[in-house]
Amino acid sequence: METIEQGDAFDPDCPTRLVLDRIGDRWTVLILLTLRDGPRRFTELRRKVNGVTPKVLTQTLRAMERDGLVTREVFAEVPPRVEYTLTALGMSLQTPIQAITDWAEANVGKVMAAREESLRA
Amino acid sequence: METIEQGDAFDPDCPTRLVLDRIGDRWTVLILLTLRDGPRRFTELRRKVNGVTPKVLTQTLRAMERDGLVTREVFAEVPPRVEYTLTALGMSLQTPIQAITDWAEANVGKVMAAREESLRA
DNA sequence: CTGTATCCGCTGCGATACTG
DNA sequence: CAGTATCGCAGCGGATACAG
Repeated sequence: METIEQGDAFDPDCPTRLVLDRIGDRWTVLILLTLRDGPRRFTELRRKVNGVTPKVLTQTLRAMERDGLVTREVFAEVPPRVEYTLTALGMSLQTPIQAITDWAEANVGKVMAAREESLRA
Repeated sequence: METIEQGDAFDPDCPTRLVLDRIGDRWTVLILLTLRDGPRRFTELRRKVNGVTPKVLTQTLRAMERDGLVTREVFAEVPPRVEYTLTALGMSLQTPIQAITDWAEANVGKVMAAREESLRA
């Protein structure tokens, strides 16, 4: 167990890459944000997460479940009800995710400005 | 201009999505981390960022340049030298990025454990 | 050294339809 | 309501070769 210099993210098998790949996909972060305030049902997620298809939503949720970020609870009712809830691990991801989204909202103006600029160059 | 509830990231045209898409790609974050400690040359990046091809490295750097995250400086020398440097904007992205990578290194064990667990279920 | 040019495979994501 | 089943494609990223 040696100290890591500044990030072993450069190894394809490293932890950072693992997480990066997960938040890199189109929907995980959005679902994380939606689940922050409490459990949500499948259809609630589908509505809130604008435009995701059921197939992809299921895929993403299953992946998150496998990684221990959410739990899936099925209620034996008619009509069926399924609730997705953030685990403690999923909760703990909120903080760094929030840091990113905060940065985004604070700096998107500069990014757009830089983009405009490069167009006129 | 109204206050936004918890995140407008759900709009495909929103700022958060913009940034999410950018850090979602395979190399941007790695380059950001590599550039943290100072300017780097093309080949240095290529070596440090394990296994990226020149085409993709150029693509990524160009995109980062357009978005105002890095500057590209060409030195009229033989052999040619090109240095990439983080802008203030790029620098400011370090903090949230770091939050993510820190989380990753701290929690990758739990994620892996959850994965193992789901395999045996 | 710092790229560009071409080709191509993979897979993430979407559209649509159907089921317990 | 909460998914599954198929089909399809567009685009990212990789391999390889070449150029200024």
